[in-house]
Amino acid sequence: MQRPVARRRAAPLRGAPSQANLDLEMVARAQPVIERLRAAGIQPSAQRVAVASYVLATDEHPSAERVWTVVKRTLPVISRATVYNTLNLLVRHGLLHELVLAPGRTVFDPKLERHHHFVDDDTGRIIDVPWDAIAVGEPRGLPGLAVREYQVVMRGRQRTARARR
Amino acid sequence: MQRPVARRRAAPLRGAPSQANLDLEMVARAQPVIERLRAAGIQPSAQRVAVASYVLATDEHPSAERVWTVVKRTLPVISRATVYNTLNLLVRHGLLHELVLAPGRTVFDPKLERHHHFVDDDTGRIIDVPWDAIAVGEPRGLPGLAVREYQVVMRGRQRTARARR
DNA sequence: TTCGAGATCTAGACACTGTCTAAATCGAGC
DNA sequence: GCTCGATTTAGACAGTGTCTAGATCTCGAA
Repeated sequence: MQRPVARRRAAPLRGAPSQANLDLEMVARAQPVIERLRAAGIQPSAQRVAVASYVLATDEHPSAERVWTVVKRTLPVISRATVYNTLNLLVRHGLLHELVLAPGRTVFDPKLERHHHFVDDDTGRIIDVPWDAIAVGEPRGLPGLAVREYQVVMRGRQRTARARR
Repeated sequence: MQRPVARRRAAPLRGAPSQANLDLEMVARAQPVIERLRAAGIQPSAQRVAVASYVLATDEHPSAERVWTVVKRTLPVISRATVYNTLNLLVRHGLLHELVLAPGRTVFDPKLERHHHFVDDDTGRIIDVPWDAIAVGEPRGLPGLAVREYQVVMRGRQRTARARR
């Protein structure tokens, strides 16, 4: 299969951006994200910056598939594997949390401050609950268990005016 | 009164010398399970009794696939769909809890008393933590959220001699 | 400038999990 | 025995996440 038009490849973002004249505003907006990636020891490629720009700033709790959809709007040729790889990379480097809510329903959360989660039984909607809203004693006295992190997961219903079943 | 447990027998399982003894033992053991199913309003078919006999008694936190494997030892022709359907049925009727630990890692827990969970980072092993081991204040004062159930999910490492990487 | 090494990205195949469907079978009541 | 509804079966299907081979990129060295 011939490719009539040259495919876009990873833009040169390592080191000084050599194509800075492409979109100065985008580069300027991306700058803090690039800093964060560098600070975390992640090489900031164009794809990674695009993914991180969305997923580290949203409060949507997006799924991987949703991230792919959104990021494609600004970087149309990014592949699914790259999105998954980048999300895993961000999780491994502690910039992102992964929440598994139900079978086949994994979601990402950039909020790094400690907080709890509430999951709506009907809609599956996730709501962040401030850490101070629930009094939880530090788990200790658990022989043989070194607790790295913990949180309260609540399930129930969100009492909105309409959502009733 | 007594229900034939394995009505249609297809193929003998390899290396099962005393299948008859196994069946007798199973029938005797199945009686309380049948009662529980009936009490929950579930029609106790042979397949359901076989699934429930294992999954309601284990402390293994098995996955659906694991349940299928184990149940097939006593009921060789049970289909995957039936196992999934039965597990969902048990969950819907409150005899079983579903835990989603990681993408593609859903597990079932027959322990109905309130308790918390600890997940080992390295091995994925799940450990039940008694309710009283952690002081958690009742979640309230959460505007618009009707909490049905909640628990603490801890992650970290189990300090055993072996769990090492 | 050219080259090569290593990092990154892509497309698609693959594996796994869970659901759905149509048809077969069961079992209770007539 | 017959019928009807519930249940089960096998396999197809759908969604999610990983893996692979090869292409492309960047950088530093020659």
